[in-house]
Amino acid sequence: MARKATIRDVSGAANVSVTTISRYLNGSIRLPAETRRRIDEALSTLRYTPNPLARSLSRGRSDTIGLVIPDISNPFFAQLAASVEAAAVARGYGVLLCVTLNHVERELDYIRRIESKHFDGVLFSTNHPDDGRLLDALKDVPSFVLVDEDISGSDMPGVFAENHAGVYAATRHIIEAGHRKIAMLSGPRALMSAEERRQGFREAVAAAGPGCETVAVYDCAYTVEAGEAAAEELLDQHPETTAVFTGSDELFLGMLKTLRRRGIRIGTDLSVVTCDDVEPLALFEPPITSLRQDLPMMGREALDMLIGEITRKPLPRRHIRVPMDLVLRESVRPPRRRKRLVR
Amino acid sequence: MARKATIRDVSGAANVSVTTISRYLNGSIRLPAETRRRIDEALSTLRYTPNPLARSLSRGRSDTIGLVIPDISNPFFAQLAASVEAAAVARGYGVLLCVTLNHVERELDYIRRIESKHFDGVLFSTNHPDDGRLLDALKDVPSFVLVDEDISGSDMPGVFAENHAGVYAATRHIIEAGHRKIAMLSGPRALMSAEERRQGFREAVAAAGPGCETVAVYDCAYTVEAGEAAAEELLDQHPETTAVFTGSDELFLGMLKTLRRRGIRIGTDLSVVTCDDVEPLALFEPPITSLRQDLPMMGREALDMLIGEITRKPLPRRHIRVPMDLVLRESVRPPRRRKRLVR
DNA sequence: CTGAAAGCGCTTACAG
DNA sequence: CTGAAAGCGCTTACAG
Repeated sequence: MARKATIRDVSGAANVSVTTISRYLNGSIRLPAETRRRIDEALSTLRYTPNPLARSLSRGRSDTIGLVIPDISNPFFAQLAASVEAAAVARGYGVLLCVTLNHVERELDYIRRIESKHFDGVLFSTNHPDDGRLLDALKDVPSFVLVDEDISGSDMPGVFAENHAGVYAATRHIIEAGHRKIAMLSGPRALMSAEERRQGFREAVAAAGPGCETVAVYDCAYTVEAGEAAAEELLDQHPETTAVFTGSDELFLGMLKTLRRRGIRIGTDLSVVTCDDVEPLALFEPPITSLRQDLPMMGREALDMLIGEITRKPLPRRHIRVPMDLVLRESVRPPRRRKRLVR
Repeated sequence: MARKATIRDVSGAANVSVTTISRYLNGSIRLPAETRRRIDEALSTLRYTPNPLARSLSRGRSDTIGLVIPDISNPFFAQLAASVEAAAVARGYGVLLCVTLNHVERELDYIRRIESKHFDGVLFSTNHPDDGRLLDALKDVPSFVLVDEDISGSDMPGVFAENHAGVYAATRHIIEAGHRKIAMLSGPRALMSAEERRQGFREAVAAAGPGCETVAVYDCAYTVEAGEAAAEELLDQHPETTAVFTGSDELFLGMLKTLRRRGIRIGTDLSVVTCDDVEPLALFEPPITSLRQDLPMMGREALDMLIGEITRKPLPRRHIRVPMDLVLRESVRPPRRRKRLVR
C-alpha cells in the first residue's frame, strides 16, 4: 500500500500552497473555478483524506466526546448510548465508549482524559455511591455533564429523570387499583435516583391515608440477583403484600424469578409496576406496567448540554429533568380478597 | 483554569531535556534515583498528563480501534460491544463507537478512517446485504476484521458463529422431540448468517427422512415486525406446523406477539427454538430454548485477530468460527396429536 | 548515557 | 487574495 497522501502532496499536485488547500477544505475561502478544479482533481487522484489526529492537535480539540457508562451490555445504558451517539454524530462529534463496570479507577482515568485533551468533553454516568474520590477529581473539570445519576455533593451540570414525580404517579396508580399493602424493591442507598424514587413512593403511600401502608422497602443493588433475593425476603416476611414497585428492570427480572419459583402469578396474585422499560416488558405474560425512562430525550438533552459546556455557551439551566411516562399494561389489578401469598 | 502543562513544562521544572522526560515516561530509559525524583516531583506538581493526540500523531498510531455496528441499542450488538470493549481495554486500546444503522454511507465513512489514521483498525459488523459498495471500499484496506457477518465476495479476515452446525443441532433437537412439520423464520437472503442457518435447518430436516418436512422458510429482516408478520402468514397458510425455529431473538419476539394475539401457547401448542439468547428468554413463560451465541468469545477472538492485523502478526487462521450452544429450556415439547393451529 | 533537532500532518496569525 | 512559517505536543533517529 502506498504511503498515505498528505496535504502537502495535494499542495504539490495542485500547485497551490498547503494553506490554500487547508482553507479550501475547511470552507474558509472562495477560489476561482479553475483552481478549485485543480485541487479537486488532486484530491481525488491522491485519494486524500485529512488526518484527524493532526487536525485535532492543531486545532486544540478532538471533536470526540467520552461516553462513560457502567456497562454497555445493560440495555438501559445501551439505549442511552444509542441516543447519545445519534445526537453526537448529528453534531459532528465522535463518541469514545468508556465502560467502567463501576470501577472508580477507570472513572478517574476517563475524567483525566478531558484535561489531556483526548476528549473535548465527557458525558458521565455512574451507578455506585461515590466515596468522595469522584467528587474530588471533579474540581475544576470543564466540559463535563452528568447523566441519569448525580454525584453526591457535586454541582456539575446534569440531566436526570423526574424520579420523584414519576414514582409518585406510578405508586398512585397502584393505590388507585385498590392496593393497601405495598412494597418497594429500591436501588442502593446514597444513589440519588434510588433516594428520589424511594421518596416518591413513600409520599404517595402516605398521601393515601391511614389504611394504606408501606410494607417494606428493600435497598438493593441494581441487579437481577439482588431483586431475586429481596423478593424472597419480602414474600417470607410480608405475605400480606399485594403490590410491589421495583426500582429497575433488573430488580423486576430478579423478582420474577422468585415469583416463578413460588408459583405466584403477576397480576392475579401480586400486582407489579417496574421502572425503566428497557426490557421487552410488553411481551411478558401478563404484559408489565412500567414507568418508562425517556432515554432518547435524556441522551439528546445531555449531549446538547455538553456541547454548551464545550463551546462555553452553557444552557440556561444546569440541571434538566426528563419526564417519566407510566406505560399502562396488565400487571396491576385489584388485590384479591383475603388470600395471602403462601407457597 | 491554568493552561495545561506540557512535556516542555516538565522538562523545565525538572531540569532535564524533553527527550529524557519522554523516554522516562515511556519506560525506555533507566535514570539515577535523584533524576527520577526530580522528574516525579515535576510531574505531580504540574499535574502533567501526556496529550494522547500528540503522541498518536508522532507515533503514527492512535491506539484506538473503531467498532462498527448497526445498532448499539440492539442487545446482541450491545453485548458484543461489551466483550470487545473489555478485551480492547485489556490490550491498551480505546474503542470508538461507530453506529451505522446499516447506512452504507456511514459504513464507508468509518472504513476511510482507517486510512486516515484515525483508527489503528476496525472491527466491522454489518447487517444488510452488500450491493458491492462495501466490497469495493475494502480493497487494500488493512487492519480490518469482520465480526458476526461476512461481506459477500470479500476475503477479509473474520470471526463468525458456527451457524450451520448450531442450527443443525437445534433442528435435530426439535425433530427428536417428535416434530415432523417444522418451519423457520429466517434472516434476509444474501446474508451469510441467514444462509448458513437456513442450510443447517434444511439439512437437518432432510436427514430426518421422508416423514419429516420443512413446511416453510420465511426470509425476514431481523426485526420484531418482520417476525410478527411472518408468523401471521405461517399460521394462516400452514396450520399443520408444530414447531418453529426463529433465526434471531427479534424474530422470536415478533412471533411471540402473533402467538399471544391468537392465543397459541408456546410449548403446548407450538414448539419453538430461537437463535441468539440475548433477551431474558429464561424468564419467559415457558422459558425459551435457544441457540446461544457466545458473544464474549466472539468479541475476544475478533479483537485478538484485529490486533494481529494491526501489528502485522496475523493469526494463523484468517477465519474463526465460534461454537453456538443449545440452551435447553421448556419451549420444545412433543407435538400434540391431531390438533391444528386454528384460532 | 543525554539532548538538540527534525518530524508527525494539520491550522492559522501574520506578512506580502 | 495568497503563501511562508510557526505552532499544536509529542517521539525518536541522530550526533555528541
